[in-house]
Amino acid sequence: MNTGKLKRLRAAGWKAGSAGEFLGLSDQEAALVELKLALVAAVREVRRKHGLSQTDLAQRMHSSQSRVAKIETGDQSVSLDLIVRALFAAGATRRELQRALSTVA
Amino acid sequence: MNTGKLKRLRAAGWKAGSAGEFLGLSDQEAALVELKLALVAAVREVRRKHGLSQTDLAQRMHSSQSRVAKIETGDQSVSLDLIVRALFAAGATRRELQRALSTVA
DNA sequence: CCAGAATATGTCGGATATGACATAAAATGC
DNA sequence: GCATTTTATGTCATATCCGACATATTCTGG
Repeated sequence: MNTGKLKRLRAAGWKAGSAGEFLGLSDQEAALVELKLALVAAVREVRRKHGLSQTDLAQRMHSSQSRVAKIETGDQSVSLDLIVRALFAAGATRRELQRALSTVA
Repeated sequence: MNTGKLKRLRAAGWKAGSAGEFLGLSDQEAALVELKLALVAAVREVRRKHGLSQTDLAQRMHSSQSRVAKIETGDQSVSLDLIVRALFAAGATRRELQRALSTVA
């Protein structure tokens, strides 16, 4: 995912307007990162909306609580595939998916 | 991606109405597969619209022609991340991404 | 037809993502 | 305040994905 840099800067107190403002991220890479961040936020929203804990969601997607935590914190080791699977497993409707994407796409 | 089954059946002459009609694919898995198929189709469309060969696109995304071919043929070894990267590299606009998704989402 | 371009398929070693576990840190509510 | 639940972080062996290469197949114009 290569959000490592972004995450570190966030942790250091930066507030990024858009994820692509940092050196070393091409437009394409930046677009992908922003897409992921938007979906990651949606995962947490949808999960909570359905009253699920991370452990609950983990079971639904045959994964583990720690991985769900990594998904939601934007860990660099998390793929777009996994994010989308989490979204579906959390019970996101197609409309919710579209809505999440509309913030970035 | 686990489209292997789907692909084999397609090759064998089956015409799937929706990708999830096959046994062994949960709703969640089916949704992901359909999402990927929609985006994969968009990659080819956008690439051709911009007059790019697979080799051209491969260069743009620092990949190889064979991998682009695998993307567009829905090879099971291709991640959603790679599909989206291909889409951006092919020059897809955000609107085109949304449009591609609207067929499934 | 055929030559050249484009696309597809098979394979492989190295790179990255994964679930799982342990454990720490925060949040919750009583 | 404390016990319990929830969430975060670090690590690891394994699974999966990756670019690259070789080669086959299909497409296109002459």
